[in-house]
Amino acid sequence: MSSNAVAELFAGKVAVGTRVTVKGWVRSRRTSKAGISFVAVHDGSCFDPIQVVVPDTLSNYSEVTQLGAGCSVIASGELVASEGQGQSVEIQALELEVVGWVDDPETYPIAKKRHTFEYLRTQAHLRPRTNAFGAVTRLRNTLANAMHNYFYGEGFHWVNTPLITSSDCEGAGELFRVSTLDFSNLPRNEKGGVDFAQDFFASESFLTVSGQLNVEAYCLAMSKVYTFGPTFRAENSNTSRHLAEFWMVEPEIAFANLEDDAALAEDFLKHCFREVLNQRQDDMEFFAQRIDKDAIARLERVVNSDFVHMDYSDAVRILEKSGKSFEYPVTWGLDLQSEHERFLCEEYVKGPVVVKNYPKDIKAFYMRLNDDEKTVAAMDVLAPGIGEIIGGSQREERLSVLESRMDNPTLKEELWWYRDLRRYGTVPHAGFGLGFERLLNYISGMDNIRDAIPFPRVPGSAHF
RNA sequence: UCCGACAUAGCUCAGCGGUAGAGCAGUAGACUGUUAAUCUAUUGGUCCCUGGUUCGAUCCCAGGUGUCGGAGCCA
Repeated sequence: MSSNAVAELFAGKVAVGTRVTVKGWVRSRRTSKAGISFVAVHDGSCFDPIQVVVPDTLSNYSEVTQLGAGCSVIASGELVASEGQGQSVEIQALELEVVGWVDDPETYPIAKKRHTFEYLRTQAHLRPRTNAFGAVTRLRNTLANAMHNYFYGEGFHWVNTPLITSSDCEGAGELFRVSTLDFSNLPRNEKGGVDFAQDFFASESFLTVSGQLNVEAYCLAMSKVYTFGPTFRAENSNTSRHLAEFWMVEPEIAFANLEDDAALAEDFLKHCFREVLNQRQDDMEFFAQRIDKDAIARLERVVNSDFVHMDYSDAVRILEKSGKSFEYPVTWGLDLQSEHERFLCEEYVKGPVVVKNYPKDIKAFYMRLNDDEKTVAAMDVLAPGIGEIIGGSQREERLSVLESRMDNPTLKEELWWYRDLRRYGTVPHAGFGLGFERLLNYISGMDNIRDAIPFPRVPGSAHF
């Protein structure tokens, strides 16, 4: 049997008077002794549930009056202009089939009331049925599509870099081990260590912490590329901004410098925000109403203004002159702390800020050494409330400089192919990494990253 | 990992050295083109776990576990 998405009914794509069918889950039921029940049905297609008006003349009306939150139903009837307030159209039911009851309404975890996000994390399998997580889920989908569409429209190639890597030296954090060895009976080599030659990949292997190094290879052939996929960090990070498994977008452009990179980041973010504002008005209104008053205005401000750029050295001067007393010292050569980044984007700029050209000693080996030989062509995009949302750089394309920055001999050896890219037709190139869930939090105003991904993985918890 | 806070009904929380309450949800009824409906009644508790102090601990103390917030690491 064909059916209609609730979204298309509200969008006016179906004429009033048409016989329609919706399939979904009950949000609430209100029964009137006047002989009708109002059943709010949601199916995930849009923020609002549709109101199904059920007359007591239906043969199974006694069932209808037993409906509660969570029950699944198929309702069909005539689409009519609503007699009540609060919705444009509703369904005058001719049939309502109960597909699945709720076993024990008293203990159904998603009651028709406000729940804390903390509680809903313990009900991750049912939380998509709530307003907030339905909205986050649609936003996530829209944002992912907006990103792909942007890149596709700009001539980028989506490159699917591997999730399993044998390099443990990429320098972006602790790695999860991937192995098929029997942990209770590990094979040993002559030195007494674990003999990884007997492991599945015949060498130690891990889950990737970044697709960047691999995607650079494709960049130096396809010119404009990006990765989008899950990334894994085994850091013991217990914050509202970190996940052990998260999604990251990493564009990489050839014949490009740091300025091109920053311009790409800005254009990209603005495109995404515009698409979200256009396509997910209903959900954004919810976020603005219930989660963060500034949610919509914030995106509009970003879309309509130019990103503020500043050099790291200027940022240090601004912080020194701010008159604020920071817990951590501000000195040229030290990395900016959260409190410093917060001041810059939340108080000084009051919006996203691009900080560029950091001291070389606090940044990764692959970032291009500037002519001053003290700084590298790195940039961070800092966003209010989130902190670092993008980290990027122009890559070191000069073999000798790159090798001199690879202080670890094992790293140098393992990344022979990465160095090869500088031997065969090297070009200046640049890219960045953007945390997908962090961007979702920035857009929605949700403040915990565990609520931006369906089933969060964090230290001590891989439930569901 | 460090610092701090918290853990009481299905959920959100109050409370007190003498073993416990509210709102919501659930259930029953009333009322209503209702929409987080409203009104009346009502069910519901290992007060996180283990020790200790005490005549007596949900409350005080110690340890543990879990969660949250902040910091570091970073996206």
